[in-house]
Amino acid sequence: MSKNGRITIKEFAKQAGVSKQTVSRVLNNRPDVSPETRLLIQKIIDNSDYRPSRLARGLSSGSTKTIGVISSDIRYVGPSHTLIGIDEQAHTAGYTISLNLLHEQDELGMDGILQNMMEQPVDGIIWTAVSKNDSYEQVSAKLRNLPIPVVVGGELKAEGLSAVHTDSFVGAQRATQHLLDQGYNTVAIITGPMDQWISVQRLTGWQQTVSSPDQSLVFEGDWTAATGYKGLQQLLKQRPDIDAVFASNDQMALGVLKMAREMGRSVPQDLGIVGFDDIPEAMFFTPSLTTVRQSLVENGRLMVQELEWQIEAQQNNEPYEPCVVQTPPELIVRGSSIRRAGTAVEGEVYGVTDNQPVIN
Amino acid sequence: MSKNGRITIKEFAKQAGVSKQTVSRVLNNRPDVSPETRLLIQKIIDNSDYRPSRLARGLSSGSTKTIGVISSDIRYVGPSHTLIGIDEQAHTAGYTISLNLLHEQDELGMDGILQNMMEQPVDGIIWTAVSKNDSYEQVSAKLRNLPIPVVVGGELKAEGLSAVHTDSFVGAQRATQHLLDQGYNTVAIITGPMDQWISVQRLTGWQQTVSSPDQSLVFEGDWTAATGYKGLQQLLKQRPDIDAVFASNDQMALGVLKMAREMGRSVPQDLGIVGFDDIPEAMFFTPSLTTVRQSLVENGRLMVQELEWQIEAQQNNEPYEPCVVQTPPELIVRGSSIRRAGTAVEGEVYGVTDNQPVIN
DNA sequence: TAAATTTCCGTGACCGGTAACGGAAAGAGG
DNA sequence: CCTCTTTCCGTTACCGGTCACGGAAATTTA
Repeated sequence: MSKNGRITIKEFAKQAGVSKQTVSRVLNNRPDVSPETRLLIQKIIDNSDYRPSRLARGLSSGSTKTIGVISSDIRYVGPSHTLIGIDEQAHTAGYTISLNLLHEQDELGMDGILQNMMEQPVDGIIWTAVSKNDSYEQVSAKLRNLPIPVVVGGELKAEGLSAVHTDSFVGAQRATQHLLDQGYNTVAIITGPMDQWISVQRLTGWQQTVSSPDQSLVFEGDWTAATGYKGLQQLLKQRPDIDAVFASNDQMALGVLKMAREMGRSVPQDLGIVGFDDIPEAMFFTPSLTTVRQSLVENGRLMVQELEWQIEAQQNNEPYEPCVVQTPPELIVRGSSIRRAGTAVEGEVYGVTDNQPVIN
Repeated sequence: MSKNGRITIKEFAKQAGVSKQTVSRVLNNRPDVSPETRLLIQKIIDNSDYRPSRLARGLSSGSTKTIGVISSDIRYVGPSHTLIGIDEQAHTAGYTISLNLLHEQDELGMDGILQNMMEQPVDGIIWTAVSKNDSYEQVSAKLRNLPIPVVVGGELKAEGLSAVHTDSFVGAQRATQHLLDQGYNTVAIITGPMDQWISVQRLTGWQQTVSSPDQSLVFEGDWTAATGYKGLQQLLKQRPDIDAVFASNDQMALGVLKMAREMGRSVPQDLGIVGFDDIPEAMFFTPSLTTVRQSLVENGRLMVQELEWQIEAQQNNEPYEPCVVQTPPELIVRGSSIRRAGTAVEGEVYGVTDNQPVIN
């Protein structure tokens, strides 16, 4: 035992009567050790609850088996579920996660966070957040300049970097088309904050599906139910002919649902509603919510896998091509949007046929 | 620059014409450096974007400024909001978070996770999770045996360890009492999984408030809306006289709400409902949900503070008394439980008067 | 049998800091 | 003027591993 209670390879070396280098060789399954010696040392190690120090290993070898994860507010389903996938895959691959959540009032800023990450240091970075102070261009430039592999995901669009995200554009198209198919004529949209890429993607999907994407049919929300609530009121005031709403997430759809009831519009007869995300509660809204499901956990896993490959490539000094993975969304049809009997079965899942990740 | 692109104190030493020890002294604001030398070195450092290596520092000093956080499923509001608080406080205190989420199918198990943490190593551990395989006694025993400070929180009850959690017992009492005050006679409860401590706490609060806590009024859920949905159906089948339900979280309350509507019981006239957590969406349920608010983010912050003190004490070889902090819950009264006009104002907050954390 | 390999293992340096000690120069006190 | 403190700084070792090299013994080849 050393001073701070840790077992070290030096102890093993002494016990086995060899040098610590030989112990290191056994630990890392390296050649140049005779079978007998290997067995002897292995036995000694197995009889202890030895764990190599990541500090020492990292300091000398350069790799810390740690990945830095910068995520935005895990109050929301997108980031939190993605983080779950990241955690799962990272731990099965033997990586430790160094977490950093982006808050509203973040004094550190993006540069501070990146510096913190490099100071650890981490082997790679997964960035699934938006930056309040920097534009997409600035963010992606900073990320590209890092000396370690980076994968971005979810909310961020970044040129020249590997990325994993759900195809929000297609999701919005499907949601909107579904409402039109159900006989709704005037489909409004409640967007997320327009400085976020996915908000724009979903808006664009809606724009390219409805016949006349007028600005009077658009309300900018902030992902909270409150803005869905206020949004519907505002929209109906300026366009009383609206008979369907595509809300860019399920929380806002919940707000829409509540306001619809308060204004005496019955769902789905007078007003069709589709959300986005398929949070677990969506099925238990009243009526249950039609929504676009994302495979967020899977996205998180893919990000880590992508990062693993990059890290490996870098360690072997191989070149690496950034790669963008788009996960297909699924439309989950429920009660909030079924007006025409027979045209859609409640609970049926659309868009599952082409359910393989698309790689560009 | 050293080989891997990192600036080291050795460079500074060479530039300033001093030894690296002197540079180290300046970096750590230690005495035994003349003002002129200090200024000179400081200037050189400031002109670079130097960041000390946590690895090297940790290896020699023993402290890594990292805390290990083991959290249960952040799909739920409790764990995710607590994690937000932990992250905030940790980063303002200069700590890095090493995250480990507990999944259902966790091959590693508790021992594996703890070994991982020690291998890093971390300066302290925050444990806010339940362990599937170990009893509370086993979990707390293992945590007590760790050579580093530990704070538990939320879902875990552990003897002899510092802990921070919401007083679920009082919260359940208030929720139940509120329903009785509103003139509901037969208050049922939907609990969380009974192998979790907070589920038991909430059940006990209910038991000690209603006049006849019969088992026919209890349904064991699993925190999901689905079990709230099924739960109410089951409860009303065996006890049709039930006219109020205390759901142990808001998701299950949502399920109750939906089943109530399907069974033709109008809320709050025929059935009063109170939830627990006050998730952001609760206000937008229809009717809006009366619920018990926890200050989860604050709890997370407190856990880190508690841990900081312990770490500091340990580094100074001072003794340390484990300390249990109980955060008071607030009852948020909304539409789902107001039967008697005038007895409670919608939106009013109860239990705020004694809103200081209680320390045992 | 001598030479050339291969097998196996140890030595020393290093990663980037910190801890502990010691010693020279400058100032204080007699 | 000599001694005793400070003040200031460098030296050496160390944290716990890995890397690069070299060298002796065992084995193969000529």
